[in-house]
Amino acid sequence: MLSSQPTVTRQRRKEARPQELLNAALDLFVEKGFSAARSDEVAARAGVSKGTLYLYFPSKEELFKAVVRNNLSALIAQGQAIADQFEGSSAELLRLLLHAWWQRVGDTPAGGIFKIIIAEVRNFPELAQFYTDEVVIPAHRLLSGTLQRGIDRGEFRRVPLHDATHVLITPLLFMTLHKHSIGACSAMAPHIDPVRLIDTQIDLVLHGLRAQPAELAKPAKRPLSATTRRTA
Amino acid sequence: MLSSQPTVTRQRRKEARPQELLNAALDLFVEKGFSAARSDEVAARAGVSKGTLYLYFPSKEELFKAVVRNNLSALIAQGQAIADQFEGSSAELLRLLLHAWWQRVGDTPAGGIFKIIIAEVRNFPELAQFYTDEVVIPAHRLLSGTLQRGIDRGEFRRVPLHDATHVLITPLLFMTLHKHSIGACSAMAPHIDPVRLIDTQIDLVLHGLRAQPAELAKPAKRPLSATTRRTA
Amino acid sequence: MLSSQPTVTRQRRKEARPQELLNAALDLFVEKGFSAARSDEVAARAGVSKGTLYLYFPSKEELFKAVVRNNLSALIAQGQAIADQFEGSSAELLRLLLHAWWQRVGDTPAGGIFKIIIAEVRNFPELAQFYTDEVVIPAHRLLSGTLQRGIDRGEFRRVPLHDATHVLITPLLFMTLHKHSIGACSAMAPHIDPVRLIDTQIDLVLHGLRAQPAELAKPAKRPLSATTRRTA
Amino acid sequence: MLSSQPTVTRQRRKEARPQELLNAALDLFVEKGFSAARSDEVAARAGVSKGTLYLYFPSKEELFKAVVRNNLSALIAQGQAIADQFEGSSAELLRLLLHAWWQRVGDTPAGGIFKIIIAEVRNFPELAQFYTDEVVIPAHRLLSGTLQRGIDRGEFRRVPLHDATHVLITPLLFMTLHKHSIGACSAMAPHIDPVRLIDTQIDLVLHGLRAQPAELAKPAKRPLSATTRRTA
DNA sequence: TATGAATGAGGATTCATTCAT
DNA sequence: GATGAATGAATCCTCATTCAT
Repeated sequence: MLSSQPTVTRQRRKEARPQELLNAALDLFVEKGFSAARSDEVAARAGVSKGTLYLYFPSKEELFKAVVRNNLSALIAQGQAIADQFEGSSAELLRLLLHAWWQRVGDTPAGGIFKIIIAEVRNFPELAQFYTDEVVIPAHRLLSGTLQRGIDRGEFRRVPLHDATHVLITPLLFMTLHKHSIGACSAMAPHIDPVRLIDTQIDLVLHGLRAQPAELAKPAKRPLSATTRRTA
Repeated sequence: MLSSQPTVTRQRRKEARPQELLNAALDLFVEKGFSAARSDEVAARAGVSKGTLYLYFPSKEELFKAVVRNNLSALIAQGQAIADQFEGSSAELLRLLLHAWWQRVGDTPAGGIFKIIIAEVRNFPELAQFYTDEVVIPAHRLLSGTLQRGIDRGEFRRVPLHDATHVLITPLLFMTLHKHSIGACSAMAPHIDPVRLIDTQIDLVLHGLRAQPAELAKPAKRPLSATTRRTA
Repeated sequence: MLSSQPTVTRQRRKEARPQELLNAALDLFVEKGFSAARSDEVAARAGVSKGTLYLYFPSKEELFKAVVRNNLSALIAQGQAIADQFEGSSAELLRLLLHAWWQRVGDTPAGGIFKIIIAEVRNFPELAQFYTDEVVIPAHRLLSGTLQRGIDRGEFRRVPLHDATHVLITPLLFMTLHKHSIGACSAMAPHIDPVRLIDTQIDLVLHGLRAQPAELAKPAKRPLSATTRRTA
Repeated sequence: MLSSQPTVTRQRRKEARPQELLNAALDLFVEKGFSAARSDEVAARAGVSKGTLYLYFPSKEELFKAVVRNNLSALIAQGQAIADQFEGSSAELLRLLLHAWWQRVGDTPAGGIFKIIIAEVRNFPELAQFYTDEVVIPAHRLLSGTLQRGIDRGEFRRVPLHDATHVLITPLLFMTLHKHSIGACSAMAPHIDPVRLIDTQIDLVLHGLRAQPAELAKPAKRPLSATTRRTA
């Protein structure tokens, strides 16, 4: 009757291995970069031997691709799902998406993947294609789709979709890059409060910088909330 | 006296060597990254032998630090000088600074240094301090000073200085990063037109995204250029 | 009694295992060589797991020795038996033996063992003795015995027995080696028709061996076949 | 004045390296086979470090190809040159070529290359093509050309050119294979006297090849010498 | 018995750095 | 000063063998 115990243990182990390895790999890749991370150390961090790593992933490059899929692909799909069923104002949706992005990606180890891509994609051309297909295009579609939604509903001006998307996501991406490069080296460089920055970013983009019109004077510093400015 | 001719030539050559090596190193480091760039190739590109490289720089790491010093320090001071003597509107100054940055840094090989820093600073910690002092802080001072100028002159709203600065510079930095990573890998990933993006960026930040007020109907001082409006 | 059915099946299976493994090993060893053949694949081809292989054979080397024993020992004895009871001319016997060798050894997977021996015996010295005793000496005895029979009966010239034996068997052995090496690599290298080559070989050797040169003018008992003459 | 000395030493060393490495590689490849030979050991045998080997040959496979070119290609060309300018009987030419082959190839370390090809070509398809082009085809052309010469001059019967060539060279090749496999493992297996075997081989084949059977009765056991049977 | 997950020694190749010339 | 031949530590990946289940 107890004989099932060991099988369960072994089984549980076997099923947990890939995720353990992926976690270890993500951490190490983010820390050192793809090339500089040694496969021995990935294995060691997951508590297994070098050989075991290759039991689950045929090469370091495939391991990296699995890390990307494991950490980014699903999240973008989730964001798309949120956007698809959202019923509030587009400004709200934008806020929601950017804050969600920060909480679930930018502020997690997964955010470090962007640094790796920036750093090494040029030396691994196959990864470039993979990353573009798997991450860049879906993520771009999500954000520009949201802008388009705002334009279609008369909430937003008719801005250049493409560039505006870039302007929208870039400060967040950069914050993540910063966190995993200079930001990781002691407490140098001006500190950034991510949540506040996202608000500033949305505020700037929505309201603009100009001092001018009357309307602008009134709203509170954090003017956006779920209940206000439904249709702007 | 006959011997002086060759000596002069050789002398000039000898004095030019370090700069030739630094140029070659910059190009190659940007192309491949610091770790992946081989010292043979740096030497080869500078037209000297591997041994000669080590005659001028005691190690690859020192060579890298020399490249950073050689390429970024002067540029920010130039920008600060422009700002200090500018007399037009702060919006104009902002436009001027961002476009100048793109022309003199972002769009030159020197812009590739940002990628290298992002990519590898964590593996070379002593570089972090140097880069923060030499680049991050002065550049931040320049931009936030310009925002402050606008606020002081009643041209801009009273936005969080720190974060707004970040929002301002980030799309440009990111464009540079993009150019040297995914952007360098064939025609994948959405193409970006730098000049148009800077305009969009300034337009968004100055005018905001909102469709609304009457003011928008009137042509703004610097309206979006014809190409910018086209998109949607 | 219901339990006996599965037991029998399992029993039969269990007894068949070693032979299935030996067959799989022979195929794979011939294909890739001893060292390059992976034990996983041997097991996989036999339809069992890697662990099971080691249940029956304590190491890859022992498996190899078992393969050699399993495939070559009986065949030479069969040839000897044929020779012992043969009553025709020695030329006919020679033809019979060489063609039989090709059909039963050279042209079967077992023929591939020669390649393995040639290739790797030097890295596995204990195999040399085994192979010499088990294969080389008995096979040599069979052929040189046949030559001796021809000489004793006045059918053949008195040639150096030892060397002539070598000359006799060598083209066939070589054909087998060829089949499993260069011959296995696409349609490169001149193609060889085995049966025709054996005829050519015997024709060449017999017309040199025959005691009565005069006889040559008359059509020989087994003249060259039409296809053989065609070439030139 | 003495400063030229060291340069000479260094220079001499550098020019000698490739050949030293090729010699070491040939020995080790023949001894262990291509796969089993470790590149460290090749280097060590040549008295240099692992890295130096890769300074001269970009990979183990290229090293092997260089070994083949260095040891076989030139020799075949020499044989062809001998044949092209030979003026004696074709029987003499055949004797000359086979004996030369044995002295310059079969009985030297270079002969071991055949073993390597037989053993491993199937695992290195690129080598198959290379070896076929570089060795098999030229060597085959040399021998079958000699047979054709004999036929054209009425010295030889009209035998199947292709197969007869095979029969001619095979015993010698096999002798070489034997020498580097079983023959290298103590003094087991029947010993073979190469020179005598070649004579037996030629004797057997010639007496089958000769156009005029009548003459056959007369000649001595070793009937061929440079001065006799000019035109057969 | 049978399995297959885990191991880790082993081997090809790279590249920063040294140093004799 | 220059050179570039030589070094050997470092790193990815393989695979025979073991052993818990």
